[in-house]
Amino acid sequence: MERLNFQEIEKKWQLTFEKEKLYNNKSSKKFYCLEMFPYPSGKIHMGHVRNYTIGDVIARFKFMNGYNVLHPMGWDAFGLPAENAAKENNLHPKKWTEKNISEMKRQLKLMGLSIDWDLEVSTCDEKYYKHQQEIFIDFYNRGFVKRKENYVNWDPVEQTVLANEQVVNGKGWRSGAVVERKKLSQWFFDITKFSDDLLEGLEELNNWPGKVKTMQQNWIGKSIGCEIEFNINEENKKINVFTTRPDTIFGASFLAVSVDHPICNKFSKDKKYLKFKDECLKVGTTEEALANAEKIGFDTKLFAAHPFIKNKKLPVYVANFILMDYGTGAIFGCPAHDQRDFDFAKKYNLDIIEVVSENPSKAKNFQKLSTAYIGEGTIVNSDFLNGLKVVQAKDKVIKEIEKLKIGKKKITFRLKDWGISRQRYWGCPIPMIHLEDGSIVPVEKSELPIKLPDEIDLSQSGNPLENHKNWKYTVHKKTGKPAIRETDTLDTFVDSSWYFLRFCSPKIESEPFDIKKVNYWMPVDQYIGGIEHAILHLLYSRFFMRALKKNNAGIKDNEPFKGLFTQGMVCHETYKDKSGKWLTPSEVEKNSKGRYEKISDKSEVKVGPSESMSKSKKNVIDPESMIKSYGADAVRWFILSDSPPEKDIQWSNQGVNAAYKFLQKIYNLSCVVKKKSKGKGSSDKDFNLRMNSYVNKITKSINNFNLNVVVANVYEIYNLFNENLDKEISSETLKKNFIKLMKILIPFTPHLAYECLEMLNVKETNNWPTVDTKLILKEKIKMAIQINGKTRDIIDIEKGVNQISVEKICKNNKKIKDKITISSIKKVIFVKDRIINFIIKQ
RNA sequence: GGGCAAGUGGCGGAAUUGGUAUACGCGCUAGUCUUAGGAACUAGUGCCGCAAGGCUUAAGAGUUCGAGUCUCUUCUUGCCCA
Repeated sequence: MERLNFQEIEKKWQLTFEKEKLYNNKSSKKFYCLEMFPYPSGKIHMGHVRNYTIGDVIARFKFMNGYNVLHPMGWDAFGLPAENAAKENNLHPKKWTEKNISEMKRQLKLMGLSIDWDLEVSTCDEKYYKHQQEIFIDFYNRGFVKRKENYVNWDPVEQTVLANEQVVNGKGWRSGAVVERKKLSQWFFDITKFSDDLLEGLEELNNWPGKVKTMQQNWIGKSIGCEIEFNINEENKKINVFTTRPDTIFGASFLAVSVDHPICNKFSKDKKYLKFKDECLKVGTTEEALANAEKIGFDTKLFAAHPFIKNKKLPVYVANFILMDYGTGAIFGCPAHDQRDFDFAKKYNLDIIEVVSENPSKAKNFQKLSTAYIGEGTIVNSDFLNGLKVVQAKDKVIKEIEKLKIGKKKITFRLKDWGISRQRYWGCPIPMIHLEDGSIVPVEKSELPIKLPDEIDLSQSGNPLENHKNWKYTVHKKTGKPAIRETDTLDTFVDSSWYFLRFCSPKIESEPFDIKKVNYWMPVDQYIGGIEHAILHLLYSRFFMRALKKNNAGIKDNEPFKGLFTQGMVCHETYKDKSGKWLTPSEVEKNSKGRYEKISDKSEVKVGPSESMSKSKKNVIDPESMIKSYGADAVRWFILSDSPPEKDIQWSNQGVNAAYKFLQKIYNLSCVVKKKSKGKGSSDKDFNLRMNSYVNKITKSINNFNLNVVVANVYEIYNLFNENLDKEISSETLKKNFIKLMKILIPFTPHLAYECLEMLNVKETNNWPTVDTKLILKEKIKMAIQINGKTRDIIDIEKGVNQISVEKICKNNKKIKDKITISSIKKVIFVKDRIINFIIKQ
């Protein structure tokens, strides 16, 4: 058997990939293939390998099908880990990041990806963030940027604001410190202006997974409700309440307002109230935190008049589960039909009145129950709403409220404005300055970029730029007066919200992007990345596209990503030793009895379930060491072979070894094909037919992302070759079809495929094998013969044979003929090219 | 608690969308061969049965000539939201 030195050929072909522009198809059809760019954390991991292998298959496949392909790569290079690493290793974040980028770039090149590295972009490069600052100023001038006081999740250890998803069980995801609510002046993007548009835009995204669309839909959370004014008796004031359940108005038993509600101003010196307010701030801002926190209230001793029930007075509480930035910061509580209201009512002994009933003839005793009823039902105990269904009651009561002029229908969204301020060093500086008179203005565009200072002290807590000895002091260019720079930097999600536009013209200095290039390449035809970005990154990018379009009428697209594919995670078994310490797979070995043991001392190892690879559980396989031992092609082949790309995959050494062995066999086959002497060619016709059918199947499968099925089909093709080598097949046919197989393999195992093609003196390598549709019609098929729905035999016939002919064949079939005498047949079901089914008397 | 997925051999998984269930790979069993290798090749491998044959896609029911696929009920797992 001929052996392939993969290290040699991989090095050789990688040089070629880099030298030759693979994608220079002058065709007018374009294809923008993009994988989510990585955070330069140090080394690539298997997740990257999977992501970029899938992307490479698509990019190479589209190129071979005549598309002009854009396939760039860059670095999501700002972010907190660089600062943490800087503290630990006394290495500047910039140095650390640059080192990681060059290391990871080297590793990515080992994979043989068809990336155009001339387009490389790094978000921490001032040539990149200069334009981001420009976009920020444009957005500011357009009114898409706001500054407002807001409660934030404050991590007291990290001394920074955390996004909601960085708060896990009320604690900072990194520090583990209990998160506090703190009021800060922050910068926001006015993403809520686009709520409806972002929601409606989802409908046209036919090439997105339904799951992701549903998640975005829920995140935007459009709900129809109404505002109702309640008169407050003593004060001659009103409280405006927002509710999505106006149908339950007759079940109202109290009003609750946020601690920041204007009505609370009168308590600003009340010690009891202030103590209560402190308590409220200890709860995080997530909906989950609010739902799980114990419901507490402060009795204002005020009463609100019920709008429909004369003389009914509802006590007014300040409650910890009401937020000022949702609705109006005030609600009416209907304990029977809202769990939070229910918990609250139980605690403060308030009425629980049933107004929505599953079974109107049988009243529920909520005092004895522990949960509210939030389902569908018929309205009861509700005057003019009685007997209606929930939806009808909503309509009717809103009309009544509008008639009485005490409120109006209102649509609200769960989506909140995007807080973009971060009190960190390693991010894009916000190009704003604070003047002495308290006003805040953008810097002149000519001053951009506002660069980060190179010297920085990260050892202190707090905002490093704020603490810097002179960076923040500047002058206002127009007036020459002293000014102070904004010391917050931008959330790194801003960096990744437009990088796909920069890739279209990454070198342009005068503007963030060349509009002509953008309108040629955009939208991204296929975006590929992890499901973990299903909501935020994708939503923010969609917002950016819309906001940029409003700012630049030349942009034609609303949606940045026409097609989206979310790949599954790479998993591995977890191992623990006797003392419960995690072990890496390289510390563990299978012994002769098939049990796992620790290599160092032969002690027993506990095998845990297969989980997503993570450093903390040590179940990590290093891609580079795999590439070193098996080759990039084998690693690529294996990671595509075992599971559908959208599902999780189990990494297995047996699997990658099998991939390696198979590729060696392909190489060996290539040598055999080269040496093959002329055969008679009696099996040529059938061979061509079957190969043509495989090309057809595989082409379809790639378009559907069924890459694991392609791998299986390639194994079948190999078996087909193997079976035919001994038969009378002509060397021409064998070679011609082997070349087709190699072309199919180019997107999957490019080094091997190009090597074999070179060996066979094939010059034309960049065309995908064509399918002969006429040959497809000539294929033989297997037809099942059934009696009463049970398969009794399978016959080989030509495609398109009609029922009469098939019946004739069956009547001569040994296994069948006795059972289907003319008198016994009741009915015959015939499906062309599929089955024939005789229904006979039993 | 709500929503959405999913459940097929010892394992990863196929199945032209209602038409041959278990393709392909791993593993396992037996054998062949050798320059003993990270081998290669040949045959076998869902279950029961000597066989004919019967049974089988989490469990149960239903629709249908025909169900892994559609409908209902139950169970289990995963993800998202609360």
